[in-house]
Amino acid sequence: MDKDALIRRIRCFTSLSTEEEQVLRQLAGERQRNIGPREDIIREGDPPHLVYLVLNGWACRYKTLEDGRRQILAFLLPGDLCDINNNVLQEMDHSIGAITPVTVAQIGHERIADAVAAFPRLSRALWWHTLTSIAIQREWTVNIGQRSAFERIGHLLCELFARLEAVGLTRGTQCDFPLIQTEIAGATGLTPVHVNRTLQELRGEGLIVLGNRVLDIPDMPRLQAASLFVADYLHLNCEIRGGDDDAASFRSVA
Amino acid sequence: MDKDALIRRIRCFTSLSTEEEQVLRQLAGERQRNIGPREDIIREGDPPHLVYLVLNGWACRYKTLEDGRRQILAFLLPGDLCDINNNVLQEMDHSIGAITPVTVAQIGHERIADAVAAFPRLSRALWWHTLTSIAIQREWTVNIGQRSAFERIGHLLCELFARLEAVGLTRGTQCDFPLIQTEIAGATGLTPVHVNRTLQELRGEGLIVLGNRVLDIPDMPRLQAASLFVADYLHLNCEIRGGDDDAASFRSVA
DNA sequence: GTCGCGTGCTAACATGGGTGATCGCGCCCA
DNA sequence: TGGGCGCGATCACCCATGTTAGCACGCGAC
Repeated sequence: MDKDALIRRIRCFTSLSTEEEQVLRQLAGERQRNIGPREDIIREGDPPHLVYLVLNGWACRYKTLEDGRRQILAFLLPGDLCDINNNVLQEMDHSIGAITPVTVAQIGHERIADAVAAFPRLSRALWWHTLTSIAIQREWTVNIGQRSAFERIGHLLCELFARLEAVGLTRGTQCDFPLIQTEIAGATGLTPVHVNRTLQELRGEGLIVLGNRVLDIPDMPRLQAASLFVADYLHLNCEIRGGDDDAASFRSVA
Repeated sequence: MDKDALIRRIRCFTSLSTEEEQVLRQLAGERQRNIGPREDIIREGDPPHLVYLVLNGWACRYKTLEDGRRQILAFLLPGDLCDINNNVLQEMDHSIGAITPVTVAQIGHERIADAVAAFPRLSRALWWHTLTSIAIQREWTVNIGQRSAFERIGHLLCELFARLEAVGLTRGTQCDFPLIQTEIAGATGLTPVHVNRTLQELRGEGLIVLGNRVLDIPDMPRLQAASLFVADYLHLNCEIRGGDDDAASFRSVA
C-alpha cells in the first residue's frame, strides 16, 4: 500500500507542509479496495460517487464501441486520482479497469472538500493534477492522430517512464512494465500484430529493451528524439511557484 | 456579440436563477477582443493568465509537432470556456486559434472566483463545463484511434451539430459550417485528400448535404448509426438535478 | 504428466488511406 | 481586366498498417 504516491506526485508541482502531507496521507488511507488484474473498477453507465486514488498497480480508462472495438484512453499509475468532482455528472461515459492487481483508496467527495477547506493550497495542487491529466489526454490525441506507429509507441513508452519516474517507480533506466502487446495496441490505435512488428523495430534500433515485464530505455534522449517526445505537457517540475501568489485562485471554480 | 451563449450552454446542465444569469452575463461582458480568421488567440508557451469565453465564431485548440504536422484537438464554439483555472499551470502546452472571425470575452480568474463565491451553484455548473470538455477530448481519442475515416468524419459532424444545437445555433436540420476540408483533416488525423473522398461518400449515401459553408443532416439518426455516435458523452440534458443535492460538492476542490 | 489458454512471434496477403500532382472555379485586389 | 490564390475535386501510384492464420512457449488446473 503505497500511501505516499499521491504526495510524491504532488511534490512535482509544489512543496507540501507536514500538515498537508498528513491530510493527503489520511485521504490515501480511506476505505481501500483490491481489484484483480483485468477486472473492472467502475463501468460505463455507473453513477460516479467516489473518487479513486490508485495506491498500487496499473489501471486504465477505456471505452468500448458497440461492435466491440476498444480504445484505451489513459493509464492510471500509482498517485493518480480519478475525476475529482465527477459526481457532478450523472453517469460514467467510460470504464476504468485494472491491468495488474490494483489497490485503490475510495474517497468520498466530502472528504476531499473538507481537506481543501482546511488547506486551501491543496486546491491548487488538485487542479494541477486535473489539468495535467487533461493535457495528457490531448497529447494522446496528437499521438494517435499524427505520429507513425514507431513514434507512437516510442512516445507512449517515454510518457509512461516519465510518469513512473515522477512517483519514484523507476530504477535507473528501468521500470516495471506490465502491459501486454494487446494493451499497447488498444492504447495506440494499432493492431497487436503491428505493435509486435514495431516493438521489434524499436529493439532493433537499440532504443528499448523489453521483456519479462521490465522495460529498459538505455538512451532516453535518443528515444525521445525518435518519438518527437517533449515532456512539457506533463507539467512536472513546477517547484518554482509556492502556490500562494493569489488567495483568490483556490476559491475559483471548484 | 452573443452574450447569452454561455447561459444557454449551462442551461443544458441546470436551471439558473435570474441573479445567476446576471452574473454570467456580466462575465460575458468583460473585455472583449476580436480575432481575425486563422489568427492565433493564444500560443503554445504563453503564460495563461486569462480565461477566454467564446461569444461568436469558431475557434480550435491545436498542437504542432516540430516537423510541422498539426493536430486539431478541439473545436471551441460559442458558449465554450477555455481552461478555467489554467493559471495553475505555467505555460500553455498547445495553442488556440480562430477559424472564423471570433469574439471572445477575456475574463480574469478573480472575476470567476468572485462569481462562484457569490453564487456557489455556479461552481457545479462550471465543473460540468470542464468535465464535459474532457469527455469530448476522450471521445476524440476513441474517434481517431478506432473509427474508420467514414465513421470518424460522420462522428465529428454529429458532435458539432449536437453542440451547436445545445446553444441554439442550428436551424432545423441545418447549421453553419465554416470548416474547410483541411481543418476536418487536421481534426480527424486524415489527409485533406482522403477527407474529400470520404465526404463524397457521405454525400453519396445521402447522409449529409454540405456546401457553401452550410451543413445539412437530413436524417440524423441514420448518420449517428453509421458513425457509431452515442451522445451520452456530451452530458447534455441534465436538467433533472437542480444542483443543490449536497452543499459540500460545490466547495470540493476548487 | 497433459490439457487449455494466454501471450509473443512470424508470415503472406489485402486494403485503407497517404502522396504528389493537376485542374477549375470563385473571389479579391492591383 | 487580368492575375493570383484559396479551396474543392480527381487521378495514379504506393506504402503503412490491418487481416488472417499458424506455431511455440510457459504456466496453472486437474
